[in-house]
Amino acid sequence: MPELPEVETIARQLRRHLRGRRIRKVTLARTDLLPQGAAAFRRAVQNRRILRVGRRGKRLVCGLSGSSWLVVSLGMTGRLLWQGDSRTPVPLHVGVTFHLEPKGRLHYADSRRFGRLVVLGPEGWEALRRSLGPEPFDPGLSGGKFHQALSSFKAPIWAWLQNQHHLAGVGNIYANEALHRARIHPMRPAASLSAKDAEALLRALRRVLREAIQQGGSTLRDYRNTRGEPGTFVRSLQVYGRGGLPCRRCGIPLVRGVRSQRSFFFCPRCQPV
DNA sequence: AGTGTATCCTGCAGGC
DNA sequence: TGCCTGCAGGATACAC
Repeated sequence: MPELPEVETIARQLRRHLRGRRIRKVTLARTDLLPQGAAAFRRAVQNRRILRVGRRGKRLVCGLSGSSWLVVSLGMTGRLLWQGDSRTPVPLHVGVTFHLEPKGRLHYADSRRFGRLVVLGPEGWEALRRSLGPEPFDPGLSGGKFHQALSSFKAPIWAWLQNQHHLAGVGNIYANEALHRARIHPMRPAASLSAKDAEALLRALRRVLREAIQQGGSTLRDYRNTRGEPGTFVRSLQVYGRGGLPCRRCGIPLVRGVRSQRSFFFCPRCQPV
């Protein structure tokens, strides 16, 4: 669910609350969220200090004392909710709660439980970083490099964009939105994009991600920031979830297609094959 | 190696 | 009102 703009919003909010605090204890209600097991997870976070809070792709990352990294993947419905004092109500579907010192609690809530929380050592963290593609805002990612990266894949550009090994942080919403803004049909083979297409797509992607971050992300249904509030970028969406509705650019009905049991959206006039 | 598919799980909306 | 079906922002294991 949450893609780069949503996780970036969460990271910016949490940084203020978490940096410098110590994890006094954790409450583990849903251990299926913890691939390393409850005991190992508890051991890995308890009494660690949170030194930094950031994001890599769609994952929220906290640097802990002792050179380890807490990595949170939100899956489809994961939320990180800050509880500053005991008067704030405890949210639904809480799986993990971090009790912090001097004060505050951080809840991980997730109704579908596709999310995962894991603590990695330096080598595990390095392996994860290497396995992910570049950040869309990486200044080293030029139009030419992006075009080169596409050139050996005949899969649809829509699917390519969502593969985290190719590019980190893009999911279904922003893949569709960027393709519409760049006027590229989502089913075109990635390798069929010209240098000019690739450059336009990278520019559109950066623009839509930047705007979405400014709006606090997109809330279709489940996404909430750390205060439990929705993001407002849905009103700026041009195609995602708008099958049958008129294209905001040319007015003809947008089309919803299905591939691998996932929906994609495009304008047949603005995005010719 | 790249590509497509099924699957994990719950909740909600829409049709009847 | 209630039952059924389809659908959902992700990621991975698998078969070809």
